[in-house]
Amino acid sequence: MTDLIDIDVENDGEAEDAFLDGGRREQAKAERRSRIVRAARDLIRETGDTDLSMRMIAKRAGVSLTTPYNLFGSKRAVVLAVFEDERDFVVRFSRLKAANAIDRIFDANDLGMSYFIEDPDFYRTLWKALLNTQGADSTGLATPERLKRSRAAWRRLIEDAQDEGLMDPAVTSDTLERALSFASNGAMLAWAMGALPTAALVPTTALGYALVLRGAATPAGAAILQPRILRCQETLARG
Amino acid sequence: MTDLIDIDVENDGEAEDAFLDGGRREQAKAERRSRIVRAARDLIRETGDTDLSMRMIAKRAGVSLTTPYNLFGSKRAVVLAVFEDERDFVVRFSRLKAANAIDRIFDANDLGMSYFIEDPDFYRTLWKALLNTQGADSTGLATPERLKRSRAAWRRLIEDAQDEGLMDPAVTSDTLERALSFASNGAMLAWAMGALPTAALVPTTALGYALVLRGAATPAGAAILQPRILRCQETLARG
DNA sequence: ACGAAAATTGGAACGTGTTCCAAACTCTTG
DNA sequence: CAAGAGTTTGGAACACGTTCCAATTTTCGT
Repeated sequence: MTDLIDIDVENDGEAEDAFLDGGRREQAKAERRSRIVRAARDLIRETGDTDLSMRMIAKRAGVSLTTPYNLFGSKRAVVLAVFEDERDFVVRFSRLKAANAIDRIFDANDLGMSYFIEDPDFYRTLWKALLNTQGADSTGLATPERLKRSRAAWRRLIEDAQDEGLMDPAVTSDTLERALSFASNGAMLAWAMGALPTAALVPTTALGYALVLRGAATPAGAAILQPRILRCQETLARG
Repeated sequence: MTDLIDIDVENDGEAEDAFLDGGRREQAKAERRSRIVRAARDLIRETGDTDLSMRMIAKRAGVSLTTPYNLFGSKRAVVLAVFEDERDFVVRFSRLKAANAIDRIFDANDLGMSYFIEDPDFYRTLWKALLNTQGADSTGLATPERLKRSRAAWRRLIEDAQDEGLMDPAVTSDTLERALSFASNGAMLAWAMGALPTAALVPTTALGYALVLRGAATPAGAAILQPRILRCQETLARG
């Protein structure tokens, strides 16, 4: 269930070790971890926002209230674990086979957004819980390793577009990745807060991507992006 | 202190009525409201995140704990009131006198960001509190009226750029305003969560704006935006 | 197999946002 | 001025995230 196989990303050499070298103690701990994550996931799926309390999660997982704190540190960390457990995102990147690199970027966006589209209530709850950053250790919206991998994947897509002569190399892939990420997160934030309907999520993010990309595109790239911009704009105007 | 004079925006005809027609009862209520907002502001200024509890705010304001709930409804609403009380943002829009409409957009961004730059801790606390959207009535990051005014002001700046032949009118001012807002909010979110240093805030948002705008710019507009993109990129690379 | 180390456990406790309540107060209206 | 409506008040209460504690169980090294 949690067999996250990231083939196309360099392995850090730590992930699968934890499953093997740890003795019985480590193994039991891992099982408790997964039971807690599963309990939290099920609770969100069943009751949405309500009843997602640490006491409920602990009871459902069959552990004491203090155990999730020993294992994860905070409720936010548990929710983050649920989030990352459900999204084997990077994995499927390699399967994107659009004609050009720019279209592949939008395919990747569609892929990432498909999770939210298919299960809006679930992921909205997750996002809202993740935004609760009252503790001083607010790690952001993803684990550092996860974030690194995701960013690298996006950067590679952008660099492909540069190699294909669609994007101006004067604008760094790092710069563009950041800009795309911020545009996306801004839209996600609006969605999580209820200001953006689920149906508008894909067109909105795609429109943001298209505009940002076109801002650093070569004429060839701009020609690809222009119709997409207008199409997204129309879709949003109709909905 | 709260004399918010928005000259350049059509008056809704409700704002100042509240100050006059209400009798002594309304007046006392308004004074309690402002005492609560002021207490919350001072507490954030003095102690930052800590001790920003409703009980503290109430004590500081010299009112009962239940009064803020009667007057605002939730802690979030109180914080939102603090936020909007401090930012007489739209007011100064008319003073922007850059050469072309595009540069005026970036001036407006500088203006909006200047609040956060000058008092990062204060506004970071505010943002984090505003992101706490556990209640079902999460109104977003601004009051509806405020939001409407702000969006109208931005749209006008964009339309000016279109009138000056710098932006392609095929992309709606509404579309662009949305894209700019999302890009900005994404960066603000990262900043609020501590993932983006305060020094990077202006270059990052400006870079996002420049890319989005250039994505819908005419050749004339693109020529203005290109050096700005590179300049922001350099600034970020150095910092 | 035995002792030591590590973890979970149950329970209490703290401070939090929020709601409810009857009693007291204050302003408006007749 | 007096009845009345409209609010504030103090206090208790609830569920929550989180932390602390001593007691207990489970695993590891020898």
